[in-house]
Amino acid sequence: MSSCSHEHHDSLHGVHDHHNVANRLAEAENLCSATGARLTPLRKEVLELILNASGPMGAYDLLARIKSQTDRPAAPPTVYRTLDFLLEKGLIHRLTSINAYIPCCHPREGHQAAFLICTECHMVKEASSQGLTHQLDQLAASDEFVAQHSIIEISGKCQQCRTTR
Amino acid sequence: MSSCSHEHHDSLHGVHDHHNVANRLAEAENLCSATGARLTPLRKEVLELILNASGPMGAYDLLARIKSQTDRPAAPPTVYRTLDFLLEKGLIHRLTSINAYIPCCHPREGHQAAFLICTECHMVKEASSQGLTHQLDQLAASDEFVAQHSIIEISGKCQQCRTTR
DNA sequence: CGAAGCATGTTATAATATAACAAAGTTACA
DNA sequence: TGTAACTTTGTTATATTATAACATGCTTCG
Repeated sequence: MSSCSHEHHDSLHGVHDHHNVANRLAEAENLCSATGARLTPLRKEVLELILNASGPMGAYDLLARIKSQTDRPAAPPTVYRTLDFLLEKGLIHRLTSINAYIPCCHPREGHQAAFLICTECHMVKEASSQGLTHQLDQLAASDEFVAQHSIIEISGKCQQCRTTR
Repeated sequence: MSSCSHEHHDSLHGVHDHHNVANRLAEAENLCSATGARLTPLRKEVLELILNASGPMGAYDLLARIKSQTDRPAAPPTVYRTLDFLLEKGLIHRLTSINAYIPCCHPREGHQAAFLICTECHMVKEASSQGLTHQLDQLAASDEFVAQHSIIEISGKCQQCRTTR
């Protein structure tokens, strides 16, 4: 199993994180140019906002940021279209249960991810489990069902929030 | 693994189904009275609408039915509050990915269910897999995460829709 | 009965998302 | 280079899903 967290704790941000964001933007560029897709300024800005966020961002959170942090005009379709692009390229994930978006940890894999969502600190941990994927495949196969998209989201309390007080 | 379908195919409805709905309403009555909950006329009507539906019902679909099939006044809170009750008692499930509701096949179990949702005919199959549940538990446990609610929804094409044309 | 709590009614509004069409930018190719 | 085709973004309007807040009515139980 592999996992990766998207969290709220300030301590994890700063230079290191900024460096990481730059890396991931560069990765995104590569991934796009490799597939003939265009990571336009708007798309890059939105991806950067999501990468820099300390937690999942809602579409309207992003909209507000775009309007306040750039001089670009923006309306809901601006955001939703951009999110659609980023989702399609596997650069971000949508958390259906909370209508919010987070970066994808492993944009290249096209992997089946499960998410642990803390209802208290809003941290999200992305996990890929071979076993889980296998079980899902089994479930679909036993029904001769051809899966297009799967959602696995677990809400609860993370270790931090349970122990600190 | 056990499973149960909620579907659109007319052939599966009729007397048999009607009989089944009556049974399930009776079960619901029992379950409620056993826990001191009140299955009021409104709640029963909504549950009946969901049981009789040929597929997942949205909140506003239900609202329209309530207004057209009863002389009861109804507004969005009427529906959402009732759905909250039915969800809490485990009598129905919410399909987060399509914002819709279906009856629970096994109201008593309080089981962890996964759903196969056909994007074509809108049939939904509810499946309980011991293996899948185990994998989920593992995933959460490996992170010392305490799960409150889990969502597993698989969208795709059912066997019927792939084979009939 | 009458108070407390639960359930429903009612109005208003919040939050999330899409439709439809216009304008601007980019690409490909004659 | 010019221009047609296509993609991206802008813009306005509206659809869809959900909740807040408070009023009224119903049930229970001492």
